[in-house]
Amino acid sequence: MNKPFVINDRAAILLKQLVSSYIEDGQPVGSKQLAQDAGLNISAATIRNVMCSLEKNGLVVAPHTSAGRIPTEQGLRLFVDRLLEVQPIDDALVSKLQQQLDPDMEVNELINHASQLVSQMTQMAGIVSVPKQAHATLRHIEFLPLPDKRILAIMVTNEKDVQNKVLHLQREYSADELQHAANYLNQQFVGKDVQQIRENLLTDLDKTRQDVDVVMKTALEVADKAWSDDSVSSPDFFVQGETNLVRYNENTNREQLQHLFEIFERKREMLGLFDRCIQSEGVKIFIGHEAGFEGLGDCSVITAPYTISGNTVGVLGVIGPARMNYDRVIPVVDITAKLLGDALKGGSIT
Amino acid sequence: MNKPFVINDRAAILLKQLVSSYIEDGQPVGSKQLAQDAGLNISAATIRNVMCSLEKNGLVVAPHTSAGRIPTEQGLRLFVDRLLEVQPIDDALVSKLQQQLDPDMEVNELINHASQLVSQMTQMAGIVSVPKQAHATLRHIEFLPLPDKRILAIMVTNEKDVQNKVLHLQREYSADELQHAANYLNQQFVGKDVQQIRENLLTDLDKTRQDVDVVMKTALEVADKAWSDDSVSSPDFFVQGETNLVRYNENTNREQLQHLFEIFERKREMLGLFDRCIQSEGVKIFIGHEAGFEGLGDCSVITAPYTISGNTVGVLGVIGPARMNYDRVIPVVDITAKLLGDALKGGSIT
DNA sequence: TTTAGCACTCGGCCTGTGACAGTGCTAAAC
DNA sequence: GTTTAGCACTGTCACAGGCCGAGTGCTAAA
Repeated sequence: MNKPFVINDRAAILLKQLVSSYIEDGQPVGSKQLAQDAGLNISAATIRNVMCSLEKNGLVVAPHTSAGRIPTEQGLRLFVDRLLEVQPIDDALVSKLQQQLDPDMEVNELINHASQLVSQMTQMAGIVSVPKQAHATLRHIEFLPLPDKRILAIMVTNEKDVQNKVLHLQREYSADELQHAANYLNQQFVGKDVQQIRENLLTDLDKTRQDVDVVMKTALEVADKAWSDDSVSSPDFFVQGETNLVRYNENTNREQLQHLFEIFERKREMLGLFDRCIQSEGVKIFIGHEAGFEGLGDCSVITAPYTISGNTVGVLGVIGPARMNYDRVIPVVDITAKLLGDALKGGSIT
Repeated sequence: MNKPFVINDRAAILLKQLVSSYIEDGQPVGSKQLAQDAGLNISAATIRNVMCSLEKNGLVVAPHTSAGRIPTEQGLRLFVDRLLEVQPIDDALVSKLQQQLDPDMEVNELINHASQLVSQMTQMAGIVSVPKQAHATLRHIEFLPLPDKRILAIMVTNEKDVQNKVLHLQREYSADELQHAANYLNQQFVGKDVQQIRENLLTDLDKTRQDVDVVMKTALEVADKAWSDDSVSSPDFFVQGETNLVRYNENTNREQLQHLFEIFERKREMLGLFDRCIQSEGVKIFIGHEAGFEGLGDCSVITAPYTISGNTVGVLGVIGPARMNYDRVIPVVDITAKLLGDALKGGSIT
């Protein structure tokens, strides 16, 4: 099954034309129409012969005896792998996108915006995973007292990402105490990797258990709490424009549509797919079941990882019908991912 | 048209039963079925007579000659106004909700969560408008220098809401300068109303144009920029679960569905509706076209304002099919709005 | 005022039919 | 050997006709 099909030039041209027609209007393509459009000066009968062999190879199927052919998933796969010519991207569009992705925006806002942009441009659903904060460095930390033994911790990383969290503590702390604690942490740890700081803190807490001045104890206690588990557990994805999918698949009934949306709500399932993408470079394309989960029957997923200074930190993608305009969508995903990376890098010292 | 219909007891019971049946399965209700379900010991023929007069009053219609009746918008309106008995809310549910709406969460997170909760519970679309920050008081302000004449401004209001923004300035400022500026602002304005501060600043800027020490000038300049227009322009609504709407209206075709979703994307249009709700107390119900915009044909909107210490600051609501379980949905919206208000108040000094 | 009975109407379902599109196959032509 | 024209075949779609059942409005009797 996995052997590379030997497909001669003429068959390739015909398959390409067939896929294009199918993408255009979603209808099965007949031999006559193909004869006209392909511009090969061969008769419909000849094309029927070619179609026969393509069908034997599993690249096209006929929904029923007297319908034209539509490409199979393998046919589409071959199309995007070997026959597709992606359209060059418009420079005007690039600079327009660049404007939209303002490096001064908050990280989450930026991600959300990117997802929205890619959804608007492709008229499909846009998905962007939030960037891994693996190598975030601490810029500044601050604590404000609240009533009822609570404090508000504000943490600035990488110069742009501001996180804040309410912490419940054992006792009341005065503004002064908190100020000192913050000062201590800032002096000690600014510019260091957040992960590393957390590890250091844990050992420090043990080491200095007996003899510490109050300031340091407070600092460590509070900071440890601020960094514990769930402070990073914001939503894993930003999805935008999933409602665009209603407009496609005119033959899809409500149940399928509903099933599709349920997949979006259980975002977890997409995690696996996106994890696979984050490791490889460049645009990846999943056609139909290649995406790995049922219910996405006639859908394709196109993804591209985005990087900050060379490190891949997240994945941007779109989900749409399998019969999408790959030549238009692929460069859009590609360039948006690049620009998103640039914008994210924009505010940070590298 | 607007006169209150005189509707006798029996007719009321029948209308109530009819609406209930219709809400249950969405099918037109015939006289025979109604005779069984209403428990009135009257024959189908009698019911037909009653139906006739209800139809004359515009409370029910028959989709075609030999179908049963379905309630009109006016029929539903009369039902919710006079016949509906809302179910008492389950205490267990209340405390479960209360847990979910943790006062320590960020404001936006809280709003989003509320919208999600209400959507899950009702299996419809949940909408929550972000609270007006009209009476926010300044808690703390801070500036961090960034490269390229930029600074990061962090502003804490009402003890919970942390806003941050990147500002482009005329020249580089040192960390010290910024520290002094922040100190000045904190000393001067902490505890004051944000709106008021902004007004003060504007006049101050004029008054002290000639002779100012650099600190104050910086402070005012930066702060003014931080508060200028768009710093408050986060999204106006959080919508969740709009995809739930796919499951209803089995007779609705794709186009209507698409149209409905387009309304969601142009959130602006909902603004008017929500503005109307924010002024009145308690749960409001809009049936069909009462909501005021086309495309929401067979939908109803249920809203309730939520308050912080007695001041209405936003509106929470759901959108679903007109044939929704009003008795179940209304208390859910009501209680969630109350709890949301409580949670928002939770962290702030009042 | 209520009820039983009856004629009537209309949507849903099945069936049959004809038009149509596109196929596979075969035999002739290049 | 490859290409093409011709032909029979097969399935979809749209439309019309017929039947059934559900539910109605009306009338006359209880």
